[in-house]
Amino acid sequence: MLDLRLIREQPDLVREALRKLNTEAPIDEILTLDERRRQLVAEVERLKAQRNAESKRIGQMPPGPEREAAIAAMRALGERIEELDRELAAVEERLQALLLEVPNLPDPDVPVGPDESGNVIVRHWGEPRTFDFPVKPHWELAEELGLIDFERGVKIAGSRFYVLRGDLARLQRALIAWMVDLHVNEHGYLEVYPPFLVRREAMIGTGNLPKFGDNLYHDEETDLWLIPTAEVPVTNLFRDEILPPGSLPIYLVAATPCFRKEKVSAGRDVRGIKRVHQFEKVEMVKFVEPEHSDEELQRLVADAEDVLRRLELPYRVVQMCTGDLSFTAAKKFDLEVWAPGSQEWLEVSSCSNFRDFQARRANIRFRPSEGARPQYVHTLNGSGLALPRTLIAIMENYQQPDGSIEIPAVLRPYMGGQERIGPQPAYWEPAQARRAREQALAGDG
RNA sequence: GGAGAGGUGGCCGAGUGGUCGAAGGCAGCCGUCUUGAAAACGGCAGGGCGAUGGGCCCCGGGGGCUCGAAUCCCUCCCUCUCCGCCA
Repeated sequence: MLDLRLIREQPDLVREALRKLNTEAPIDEILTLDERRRQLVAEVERLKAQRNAESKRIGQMPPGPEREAAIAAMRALGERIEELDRELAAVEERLQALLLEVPNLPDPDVPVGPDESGNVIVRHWGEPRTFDFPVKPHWELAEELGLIDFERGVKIAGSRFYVLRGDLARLQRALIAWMVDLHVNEHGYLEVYPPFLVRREAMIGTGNLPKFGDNLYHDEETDLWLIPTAEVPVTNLFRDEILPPGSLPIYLVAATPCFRKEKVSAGRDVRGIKRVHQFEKVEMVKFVEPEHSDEELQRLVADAEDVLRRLELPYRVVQMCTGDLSFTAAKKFDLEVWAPGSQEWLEVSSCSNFRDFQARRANIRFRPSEGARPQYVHTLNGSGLALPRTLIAIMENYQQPDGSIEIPAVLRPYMGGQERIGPQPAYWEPAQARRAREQALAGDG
């Protein structure tokens, strides 16, 4: 949410910023409502002051006709106040609803562009691997090695659902554990395990509602919403709180499933697990003092990059231009990893500075020093990383001539020392093998 | 899910429809005293809005009755106790 004062005092600056975002917002109606609201507040407060004083006086009067007359006179005033209060409430409700639909303003140094074509590649890291055999996309590798059961995923839950099998399911688990450990041990984050279902207010706090409800799964009966990212519950940890002096910065990391309807992109990226309704993600969230959010964003990007470097996956850092910024971000960098099989750059991380936009919505403040007035914090978050696309990148970059997949060195300790992923057993094989073992033992004894 | 009890300032805890933004205690800050500290004594001390013009709003959230609500009514949320169920 933008500062209403900013819209009031510098409407042209706001209009210009919205134009850069290639979007529109009802600034004129907001200004009109704000003007009316302030008139009403002044009037109603004046009348209430009058009522308070008079009521106090009535309280001290002895019973009698004089007192009755005073009460009768106040009844009329009360009705007038109620009338004005009703109008004020209506104006404020409308104003609030409009404000919740105005996007954040881009930082002045964000490149201006109409859409993703205006994004700027900031830097590259690593050389794309060369292969002396035909490279395969991950869905072929997965099919051949039995790593993903697409058909049964669809049978259970519908399109864009999948089942990871055997060593790939384990690799995902290893990646999550390793990534969280990395952020905790090397980058200074505290691990948290939040709810995956949240109230409406939490979704409003992070900016997912009211505008983007059509991408969220929702339970009508309880009015709970499935999180599309850990950003939602983790950012809302401190909703309606004033953090005491000295408590910032706060760095949190959480591994959670994410649920997205992805209705907007029906038909796109249907092969493999690039775009799915349910996926795991390790998410970093920061609460910082406003003066430090610029440098904190750079460090956040570096923390996410560190994951890819240690996995030895070539990637590039892309800065979003104004036309491709999300609703809530003032500045955003994506990390895109090269997938040689799919022949495309995959977005595995998105790191944003929201400045006070979310803090204002969620009412998250801090006290700079003892006795000082509370201020809004700045919030930031970044993926570190999203799992399906990281799995894709590993499968495609680490594929071998024989069709197997090498396990990145840093993950081997999390895979019991295993170095390679080969063909996976059928669903029934492990149990049959165990039964055979047991029968052999029984026969020996 | 059923029955009951509650939600008051950083914490604990009073509070009869008017003199209550709220006693008292603890913690906190400043001062006096002291070589210093403790103790004692004195003082300060919640959040928000706002055209800084007084003022207005906030006793879990919202609504209502009333001239007037922390106090009465409705509703939602939350906590606790007992029963049931459950990993």
